[in-house]
Amino acid sequence: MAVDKRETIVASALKLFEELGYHNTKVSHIVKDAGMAQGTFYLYFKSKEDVFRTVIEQCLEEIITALAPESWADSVMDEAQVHYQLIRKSLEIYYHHRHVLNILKRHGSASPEIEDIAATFYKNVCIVLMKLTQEHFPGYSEEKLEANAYATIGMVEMAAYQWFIQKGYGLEKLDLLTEVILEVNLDCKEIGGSSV
Amino acid sequence: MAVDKRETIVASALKLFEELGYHNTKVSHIVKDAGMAQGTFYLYFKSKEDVFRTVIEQCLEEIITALAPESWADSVMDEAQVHYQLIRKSLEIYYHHRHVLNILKRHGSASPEIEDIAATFYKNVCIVLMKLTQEHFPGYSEEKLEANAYATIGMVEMAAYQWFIQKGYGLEKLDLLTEVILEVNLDCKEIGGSSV
Amino acid sequence: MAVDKRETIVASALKLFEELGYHNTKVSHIVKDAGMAQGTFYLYFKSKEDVFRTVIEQCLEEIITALAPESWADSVMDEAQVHYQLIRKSLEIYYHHRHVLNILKRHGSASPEIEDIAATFYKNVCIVLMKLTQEHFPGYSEEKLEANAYATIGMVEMAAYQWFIQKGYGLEKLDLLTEVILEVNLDCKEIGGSSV
Amino acid sequence: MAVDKRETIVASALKLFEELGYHNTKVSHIVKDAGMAQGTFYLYFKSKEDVFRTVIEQCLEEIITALAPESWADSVMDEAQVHYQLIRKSLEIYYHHRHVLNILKRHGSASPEIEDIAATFYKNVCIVLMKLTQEHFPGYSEEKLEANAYATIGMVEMAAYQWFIQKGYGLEKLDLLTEVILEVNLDCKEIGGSSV
DNA sequence: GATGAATGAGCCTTCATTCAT
DNA sequence: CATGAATGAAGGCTCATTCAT
Repeated sequence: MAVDKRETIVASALKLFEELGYHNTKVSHIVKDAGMAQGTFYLYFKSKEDVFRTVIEQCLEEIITALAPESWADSVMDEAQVHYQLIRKSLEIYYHHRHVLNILKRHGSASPEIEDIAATFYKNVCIVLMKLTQEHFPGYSEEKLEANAYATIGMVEMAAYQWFIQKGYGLEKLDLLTEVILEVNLDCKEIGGSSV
Repeated sequence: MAVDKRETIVASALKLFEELGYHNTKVSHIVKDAGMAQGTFYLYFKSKEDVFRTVIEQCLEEIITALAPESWADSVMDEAQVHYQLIRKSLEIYYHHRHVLNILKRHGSASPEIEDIAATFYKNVCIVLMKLTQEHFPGYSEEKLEANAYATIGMVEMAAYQWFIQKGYGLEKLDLLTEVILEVNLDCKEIGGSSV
Repeated sequence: MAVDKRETIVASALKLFEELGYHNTKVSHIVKDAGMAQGTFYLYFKSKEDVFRTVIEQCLEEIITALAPESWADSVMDEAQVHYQLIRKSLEIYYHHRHVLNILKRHGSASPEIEDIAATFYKNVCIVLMKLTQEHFPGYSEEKLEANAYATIGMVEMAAYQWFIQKGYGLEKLDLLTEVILEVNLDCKEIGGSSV
Repeated sequence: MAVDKRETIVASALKLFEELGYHNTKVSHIVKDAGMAQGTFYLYFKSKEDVFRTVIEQCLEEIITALAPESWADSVMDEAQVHYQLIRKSLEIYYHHRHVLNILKRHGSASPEIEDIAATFYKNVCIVLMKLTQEHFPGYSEEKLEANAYATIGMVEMAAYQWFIQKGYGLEKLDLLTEVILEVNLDCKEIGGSSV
């Protein structure tokens, strides 16, 4: 029953960071919510920034792992299926880690002290996506691959944020959301640069 | 030479908000950068939050106006062209207002005190996009239109952020970026939900 | 028509000192009420304290003069009449100068910077009263005369304050008030120290 | 030796409020006098106004209680004795609480933020006195009783202020002062309104 | 390990006063 | 004389962090 004190702090910190943001969450809030003395906090973390990093970074690593094709792709999938599954998987991951990802999106780059966290994370996700896309678009330049990857990240992130966080929906909308995202731009594929 | 003092404050504030974030930018930094006494700041703005709101909100209104189809769409354009131009125009706007949009993206929802600004902005952009999309997809539900709009916003924002802010590129990449964004997902249109 | 600017400042200052107190009245309030620029204030007064002193002290001198028996006593009055008239006159004076006396009572000793004003005033009033009482109580010690004088001052001041300021009554209550004050303690004259 | 820190703050605050007034007493003065860090102050009181209210209001309640006839009157006293004892008791109370009452008198209504304290106190004292006087003057109107009460309050307050505060006397003058106060007006009882 | 009182640097804001025009 | 923008010293209060118990 005696939950680890460190875990308690992490839980309270997460909750409050999400609710109030990094700067408006005070150490006093965290320890009050965690039901312990102010000093105890510093037995487990060396600063407020430390909890933030610890909590967020650990979660982000899990996400990167979960996003790697090894975790979900299958040799029998064709490329279209891979793409569909990628979006679906990404949304699912977002849902599962929605609290941390919400913090990351809203407060992650709010301060120079912590903005490297978000930067590193996005870069890593980008690398995963680039690798995946490269197999479909072998002729693409690095630059195009990267742009493509970031566009996908932005799309998934924003859609998931609005659905899972703002509207509070659960996974029951997962397929709907996946399809809508996949349909974005579909109707204009034939034109592209020619219309300028 | 005698630049308007208010302008000076705005310039310094913008620069510092972008660099340090809302919370880490102190009024003392702003006035130091602007080369004036601390008290002078309060002749032009009634608080730190006031500069932030004033500067950001005004810019966001301009953006909403610029984004409205009246400002750029043309009756002779077909739907594909409209879509292409929308993305292109959005990226262009992002570029022109990149400093404010960067602040919005990174620090806009970092505090309860100011998060309404970003929320309102995204909602307004969403409304513009939904109207536009509705003409192409008359059968779409409100929900799908909304999801589609947010996905587009996320895509444009993230791509523009990486290109114009992180990489520091200028408009020379505008067409490239537009095309890449339009091609996202293109290769999978034929599958959709059937592949689950 | 062009009222003297100095007078305008004095009028505004008086009004605001009474309403807000010395510390809560800002120079900016005064000039705004007086309809002039901030700098103009310093052409007529050298500081905020200076207006306060000027306004109050001048009025207090008038009061001392008005209170002197020469202004109201009459050789045909007997001692009882003198006493009655003294109270009545004091109340009347309080009424006429109620704004300044209100300021004096409420804010006059609120700061070391200005507390000498009130102290001097009360001392002067005390001297007037002591002289007057001495003729009735030739056997009284200095000490008793002084105590008596201060008791009278306190009585008149508090009663007048409650009536003219707090309740906002005018001179129609003058006689009633005078009588009540004179009756205070009346019923116990026969006992005094014997009852201890 | 380890005096309660809260007590220390109260002591310093009282001393400084009395000496410098509410506005001129800075929190930095208080903590310096109390020998602690600035932040410590806020562990015990939530603002400067809070110390003021806490300290003053508590004391004033004690005074109201001590002033109630139950605390000092006796069934065997005749009315004259009651009156004598009332004055005597009031002076005694003033002496015991002279620091707080001095603050109240001098600074109590110096600011809109705190003036309700003094107003409430005087009203309560007035009520106590009115009840007491009503038994002696059953025919008096409310208005007369009130005027009488306030006159008494003013008399006692001013006399006590001059004796115990300004002159720094102690209780050795208590009876003298009581008698002088009781004799005020004595010589004119026979005239009243008839002399106008 | 746990506590929580104590610290003190630092922030936002106010405002009396000055001075160039 | 008049102006009002500019100044900058302070003040109230917060909060991350420390440390004696």
